[in-house]
Amino acid sequence: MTSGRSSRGGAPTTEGVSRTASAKAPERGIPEATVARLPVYLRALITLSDREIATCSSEELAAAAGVNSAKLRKDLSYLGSYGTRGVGYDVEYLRYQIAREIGVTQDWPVVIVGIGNLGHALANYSGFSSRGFRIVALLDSDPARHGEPLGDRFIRDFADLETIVREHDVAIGVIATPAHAAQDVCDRLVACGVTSILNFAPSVLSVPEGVDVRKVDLSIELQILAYHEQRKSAAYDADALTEPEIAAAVVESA
Amino acid sequence: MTSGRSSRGGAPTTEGVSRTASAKAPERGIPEATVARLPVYLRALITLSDREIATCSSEELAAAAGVNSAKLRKDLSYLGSYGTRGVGYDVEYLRYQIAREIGVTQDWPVVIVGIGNLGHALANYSGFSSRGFRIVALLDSDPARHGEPLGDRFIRDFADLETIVREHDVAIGVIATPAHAAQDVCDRLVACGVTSILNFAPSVLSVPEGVDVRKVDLSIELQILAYHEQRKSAAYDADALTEPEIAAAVVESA
DNA sequence: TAGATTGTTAATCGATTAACAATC
DNA sequence: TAGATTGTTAATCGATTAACAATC
Repeated sequence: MTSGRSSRGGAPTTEGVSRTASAKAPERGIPEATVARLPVYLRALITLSDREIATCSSEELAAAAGVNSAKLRKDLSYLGSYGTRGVGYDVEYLRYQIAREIGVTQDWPVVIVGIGNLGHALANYSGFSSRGFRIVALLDSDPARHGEPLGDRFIRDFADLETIVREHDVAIGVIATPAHAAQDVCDRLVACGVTSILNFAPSVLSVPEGVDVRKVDLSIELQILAYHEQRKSAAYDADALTEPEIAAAVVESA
Repeated sequence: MTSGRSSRGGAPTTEGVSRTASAKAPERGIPEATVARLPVYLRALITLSDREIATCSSEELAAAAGVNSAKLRKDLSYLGSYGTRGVGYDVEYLRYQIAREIGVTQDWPVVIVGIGNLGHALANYSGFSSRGFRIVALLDSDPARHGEPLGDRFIRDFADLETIVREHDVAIGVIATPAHAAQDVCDRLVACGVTSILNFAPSVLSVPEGVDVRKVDLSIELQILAYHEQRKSAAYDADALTEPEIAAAVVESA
């Protein structure tokens, strides 16, 4: 079955057609690296907005976002020309434009599957709701957990998935189950019409064409840090030394 | 002050010196993209190992890791030649070599700061301890939480940070506080000698040269999914159409 | 030897960055 | 007009990938 996703799409408009067909830059195909930074810029703009800063330069916004300003300007140029030369960017205007581009000006119903420790943390995470993500169900296959209150919802049976997805037109699912259950849960989500999955389980999911999976793996992040940490600690290991350092080390150990 | 990190480094050895100085490939400077995938390969190898599979081809391992096999072989080539042409890789041997390269054959004492929902989840996460990460302290600045048992530890005062870091020679810290506290916590960690930080707070941290920060941001991952989801839903939006699709849409709406 | 599979090459692709012309 | 800052260009850098020679 397919989900009711079509309700999100608009009908083709003449403006749209002429814009796409025009000789002007197509505004399409934003690079993945840029897409991944747009939410970072959005967050930085929200911070500036909260401080009631009306205008900022690319230099200031880049600093707030933790990137270099050339990269920021290049990224923004894929969206359009939303700045004013000699002046900078209007914080509210740019904030809206980026939010619209990402899609967080609309409402995204989300289901979370697997309500262990991590699922609890996700259910209580305020960063979701503040960005258009609305948790419509917390699902777990363990009957002992059904009915348990969590945030402003109750934990429900994973068997209710299809009903819930259809009822709320859910496009995004979050998997926070143990690794061994993740692929099954994923298959069920996909079968119900969910086409975007955020996977916290430490397993590789296989999905059909057209379904996006993003993975967050806590232990992998820590291992990447360990790799670099090991090399810092190894500053006195000869393996890691540059020629002059070797000379110094050899003298030292003599 | 500096931490006691030096205890981790070995003394320079003649083998080490000659290896570095030799004409052979330096084995150094593994690309970041490769480093980020090594833990993924390690996990895949552990899975194969658990299934008592002794040998695998690059094709098989790549499938288990969710990457293409050319990329896998290229990545492994930075570590050395651990495979056998015509045969494949010995699972246990490659597993050990990758673990050693990442640094997870050693013990990494870790502190977690900020024991809210997420901190609880992290404290209970089994994926850490199974990869050499040992949680030596759970710290929170809220006195009401001090002494609360969690996993096999008790929540302690953040003020004890320096003592703990020195005592256990902690190099890695995890920040799971609210955004407004993150930079302060980060500064304190750095001041104690922590040189690797995993940041779950939604804020940009500034750290001195030599300190690594990695960021995990749940809401950003979800926003990236939303961006792509929006474009899927917009399949009937003229903006997103290619030339032939525009023609079709125009006909359809006529 | 024949078949299989690695390790490496080289071409391609995408991302980053500095520099600066355009323009407020 | 002079100063500031964007948006864009072009050069550089790094990552990916297919293809295949090396070799088990």
